[in-house]
Amino acid sequence: MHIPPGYDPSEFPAFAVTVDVVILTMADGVLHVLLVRRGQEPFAGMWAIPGGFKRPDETLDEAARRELSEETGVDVPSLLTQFGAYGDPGRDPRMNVVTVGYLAVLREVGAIVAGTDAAHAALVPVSDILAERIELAFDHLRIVRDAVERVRVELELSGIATAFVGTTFTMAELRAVYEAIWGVQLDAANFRRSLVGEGGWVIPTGRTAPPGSSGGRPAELYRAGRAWKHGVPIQRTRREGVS
Amino acid sequence: MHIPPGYDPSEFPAFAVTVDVVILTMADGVLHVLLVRRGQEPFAGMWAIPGGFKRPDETLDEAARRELSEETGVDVPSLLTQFGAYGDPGRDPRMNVVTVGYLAVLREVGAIVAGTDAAHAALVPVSDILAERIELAFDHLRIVRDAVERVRVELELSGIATAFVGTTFTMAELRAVYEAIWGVQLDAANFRRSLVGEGGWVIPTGRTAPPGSSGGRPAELYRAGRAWKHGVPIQRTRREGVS
DNA sequence: AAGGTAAGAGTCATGGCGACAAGAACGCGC
DNA sequence: GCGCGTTCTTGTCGCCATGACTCTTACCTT
Repeated sequence: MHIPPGYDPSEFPAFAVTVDVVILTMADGVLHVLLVRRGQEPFAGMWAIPGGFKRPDETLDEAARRELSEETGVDVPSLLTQFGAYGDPGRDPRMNVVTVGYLAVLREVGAIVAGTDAAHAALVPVSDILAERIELAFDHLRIVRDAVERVRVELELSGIATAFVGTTFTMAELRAVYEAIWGVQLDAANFRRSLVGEGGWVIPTGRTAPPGSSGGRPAELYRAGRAWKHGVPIQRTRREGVS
Repeated sequence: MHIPPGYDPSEFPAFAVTVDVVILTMADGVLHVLLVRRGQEPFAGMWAIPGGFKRPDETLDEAARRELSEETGVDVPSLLTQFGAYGDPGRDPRMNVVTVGYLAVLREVGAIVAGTDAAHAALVPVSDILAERIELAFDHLRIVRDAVERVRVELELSGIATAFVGTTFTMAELRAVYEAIWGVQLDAANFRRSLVGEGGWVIPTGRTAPPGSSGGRPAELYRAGRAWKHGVPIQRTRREGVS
């Protein structure tokens, strides 16, 4: 921090600092984001991502964790990462606000949202946000966009895919995460080979999952191995994609 | 932004918001960072990365560009990206300060630094910072660490390598960027093949560069192609590395 | 019991890339 | 000017990752 000569440290421009949390989860094979409905002006009645003021006695990470907990009751998310700061003048019509965006990944919010007032919180497909079928308060559209882009990149170079699934999972579930986030179609057999063979990516638990209603062979259940952080089990393909 | 009921919007905790810029450049085949010496307390006389207060009427990006320009005179950096926000309580002993970190890449700062007072600004190898051979003010060590990690990742998934070299460059120069930032040894022949063949990564200008003092065949000069943004010319190898 | 479905296992061919070798184009010293 | 060292460039070889495809296994429903 460089203070120009003659600058009185007590005369700095004052800002409010908030933390906004983009809460992502998988539901019905589609990436969803948790939105809350604003009660106050400005943008009253509009959908927004949850957030709140940072307190002087907590870190940004702590503030994000607190906001997440207040909003969902979840204390230990699968992932909670900062991805950007936003401070455009006028982004809050009332005052100067700089917000820090956090990306949270949860395994199961369905029950949480169901418990809340449906008019207050909702799980919305991110595609609806990105296609601007749902309008968001403030510059939250941009923030959600950045968060989704971040999770795509993060998925490419550190295996956060397991953050979206349960502690044990099937290959199809894990593959669905990649397919939903990258918008690609992956070959089930090749996907399996990449993760099982000699990597330590996934560890088979002896158990199997019951097949779906449409039948089929029961899938084996795996749990996450230790090789995820740094190292990529599967490469983001440049050609295979559809949609 | 979620305001709890009964919360007076005018009674938010006030913060100072600053922008700190980690200015990176290549010199002598080594990654360097630009440091300035602090004139005021706290941390007077210590090395720090340049930065300053964000103004209410400018965006964070604009503030970063302004600080960069004030400190180096450079108006168009090769790269200027935000990479993180820092708001730990007590990180500035005077007051509550949240700073937003920016990463700037310049091609040539040697002349700039030489023009400035040597006691005021210096180009320091990042290895000296990371090894804590040089102590930095505030939490700037952490900020520099994050910036370097960011540039490593950025190099992996968007070709910012050309940001470090001139508008025309040799293969050896470009390869040196990868080697310095990733700390690996790359085969010259294979590196060349990856960039030249069928990619549009680099475009040969007919000219050649004069050989160095140790002789050798003169290198061809290239300029950056259009394929850099999104797409990777060369993969960060997991095994080949040394140091 | 038969047919449908999904997961797991196996095969094959291509291509990307690391390793290595050889050739080309300079400066330098004698 | 002739070798020699150095550096850049071109070429070759072989392995392995991976995309495409087929087949088998194990469950479901009717």
